[in-house]
Amino acid sequence: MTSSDDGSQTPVDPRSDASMAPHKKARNSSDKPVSLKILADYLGLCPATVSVVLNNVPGRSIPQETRERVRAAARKFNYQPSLLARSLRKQRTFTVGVLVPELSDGYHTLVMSGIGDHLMREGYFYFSAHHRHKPDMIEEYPRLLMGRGAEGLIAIDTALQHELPIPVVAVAGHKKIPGVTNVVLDHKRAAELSLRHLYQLGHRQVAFMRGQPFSSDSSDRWRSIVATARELGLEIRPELTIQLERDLTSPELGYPVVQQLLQHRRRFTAIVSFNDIAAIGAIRALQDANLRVPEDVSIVGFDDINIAAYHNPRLTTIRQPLHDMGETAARILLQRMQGFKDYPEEFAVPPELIIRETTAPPNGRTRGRLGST
Amino acid sequence: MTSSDDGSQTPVDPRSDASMAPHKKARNSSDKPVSLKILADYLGLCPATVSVVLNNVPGRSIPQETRERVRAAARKFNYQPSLLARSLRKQRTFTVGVLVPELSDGYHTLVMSGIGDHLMREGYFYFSAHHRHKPDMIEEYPRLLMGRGAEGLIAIDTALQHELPIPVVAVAGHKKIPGVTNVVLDHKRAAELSLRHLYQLGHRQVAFMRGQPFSSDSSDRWRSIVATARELGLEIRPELTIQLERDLTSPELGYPVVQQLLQHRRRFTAIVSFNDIAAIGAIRALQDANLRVPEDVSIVGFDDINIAAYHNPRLTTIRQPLHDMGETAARILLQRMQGFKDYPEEFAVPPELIIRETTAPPNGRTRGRLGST
DNA sequence: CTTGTCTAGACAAACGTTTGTCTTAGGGGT
DNA sequence: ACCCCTAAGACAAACGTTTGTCTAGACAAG
Repeated sequence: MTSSDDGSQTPVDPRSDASMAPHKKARNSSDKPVSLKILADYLGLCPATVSVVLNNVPGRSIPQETRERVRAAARKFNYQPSLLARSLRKQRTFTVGVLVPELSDGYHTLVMSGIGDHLMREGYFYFSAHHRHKPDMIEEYPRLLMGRGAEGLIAIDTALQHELPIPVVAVAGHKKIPGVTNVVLDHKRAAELSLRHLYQLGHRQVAFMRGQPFSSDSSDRWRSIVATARELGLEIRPELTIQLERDLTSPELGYPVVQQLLQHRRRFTAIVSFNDIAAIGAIRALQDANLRVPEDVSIVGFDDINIAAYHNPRLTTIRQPLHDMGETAARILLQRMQGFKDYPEEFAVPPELIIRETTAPPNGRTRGRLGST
Repeated sequence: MTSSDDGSQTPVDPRSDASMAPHKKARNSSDKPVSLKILADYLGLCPATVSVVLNNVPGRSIPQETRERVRAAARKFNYQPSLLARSLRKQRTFTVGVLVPELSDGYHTLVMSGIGDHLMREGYFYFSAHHRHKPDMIEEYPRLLMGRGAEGLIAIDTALQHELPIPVVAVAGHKKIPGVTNVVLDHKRAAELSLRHLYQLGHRQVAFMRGQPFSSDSSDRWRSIVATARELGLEIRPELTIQLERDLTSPELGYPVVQQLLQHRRRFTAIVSFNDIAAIGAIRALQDANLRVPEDVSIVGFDDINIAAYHNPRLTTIRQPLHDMGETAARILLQRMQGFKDYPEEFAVPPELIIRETTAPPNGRTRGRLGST
């Protein structure tokens, strides 16, 4: 038991040296971080007192001199309280979980950056977990995250199945679940913006692209499109409706479906794409079939991702304020975690039409370039 | 202990009901998760025994019947051990921290998805923190993450300043720091691939784009380009060297610098871009100046991001195996965390040349389209 | 009957905090 | 000299686990 200390029962030095090894920056000899107890021993105080000082607990009488001493020691040993222990004791972790289908997709990550911004600003940390739409993981991760102390959950584009015992905010969630606040785009408004734009340009034969079934936005967005088309008197033809299926995050997503569409030889002058990525693939498919965008076919994207403005031709699209939606989700979640009961069940954010180069009046008026029927 | 309950003065039922309210899914009346102690009281055992059973601790003699009973109860009450408490006790958190400049950038998130894949597969969770290259955050976050129990750190494109008391793996870190393993692209090989490709096509007047100073890859990549150019006998002219400055993740990054380059009216037939995003902006700048890609100017990108293959024209580029690099980083980190001492200081992964549509032989041979001098 | 061995499980300490209560000593008022 | 008050800090319990040691009883061997 002797060795480096040997000071028998005396507390004296916290982990020995730290002054013996001035060349080693601030690392105490044993690599374990210095704890309250060690600090207290060093100061000849008890851990509780040190805690009280360091946390500025009100209503405790500790003379100024002692406070200084304690703080000096904390600095000297680079004391970092263990959030683990504190969390256990206070039953507060300042941690939330973020559930996301895919980490490398532009849509999800923009939302996440909004979430991250707000959470870090408020002193929270978060675990993120990605599930690639696998149902068992969607089922399992919330439990694991709760086991790790998550006090709330944000689910991005994730089909949660049931209520959870902690507050949950869903971004682009389609299902109504008790206890889950949905932050969604105002899809009705989005549909109005894109369809009206095309309609006013003169388009009457419009092809529509439906999102993948597992994507939470798909059905809501489709419903809005159908409703808006009806209002405008725009026909939605089954032969001009294409359905995305694959779980892709590259433009390849939109390529084959538009190829198929072209094989029908059914006349159309515009496409409403499910998102920008698919729109880029769609444009490529059109160009490969010797059709010009927008002269022969107009196309409206969705999301306004980074490269939308720099694609060639520049993408006309519906902008989703993804970053804002993330921030909003985080804000609502934190409010709910602080016990705020009167939260909305749904929170809709407004989209914006960004007109660029992929939409133009249809050439059909002057010359029919496409379609036999 | 008599029947299922009613055992005299006793603990009896864990949190009251749970059978009294069969309509409430598996939530015990008080919303707090059920703990070992509660379970033990219910079973008439002590918490330690329950723990032993649930963790299958070897070398303990517990009759099979009791084990069944315990496991049944755990299932019944949907017992979820508190990772917090367990971590505190075992001094193991199975948590790492990931430091990243930006959450919504394609480069970073591809690496993160590799990291996430590996970590989740191995049963680890991670905190991510983004710092937008702010030095004080880069300084502060590692401490906070350690306070939260991170056993290791992965830093993506982040300029760490000093050694840390836990294992660290850097992806695209440029600095050599003791205790930090660097996972980097083989930049020399990358430079050879792109320059040789252009050289073999016949390009001799090549413009080069240097990365932002805060981007970890910038200096290494530049050094390799300089060395390779010398080997090939390719001249690097200062007037044909442009420097990225802005902290952008959109193609706007590359637009103004190429505009400037064009103002010099110095003849060049190809551009080596710092990355794909900047290349897309560069192409736009060239096209806006009535130059065709690749007929008038060839361009080689870097990274091979998602849209590279779908841009118009399709981008010739150097592919970085970003996902793999993330996985590799996570793998090395976990090894080091398990006490593996003999880790490499640097781990280089090979790039790949992807030839698409933005490179072609220079027209200069037949007709000089650009440049006065 | 004594002794020993084994089984089933209890007990207690520990991880690093926080927080309510308790103790001690000194000081002031009468 | 007595009482009371206050300041300064100690003490202990608690958060939910894990793990080394200990005990009570059962059983078998001598």
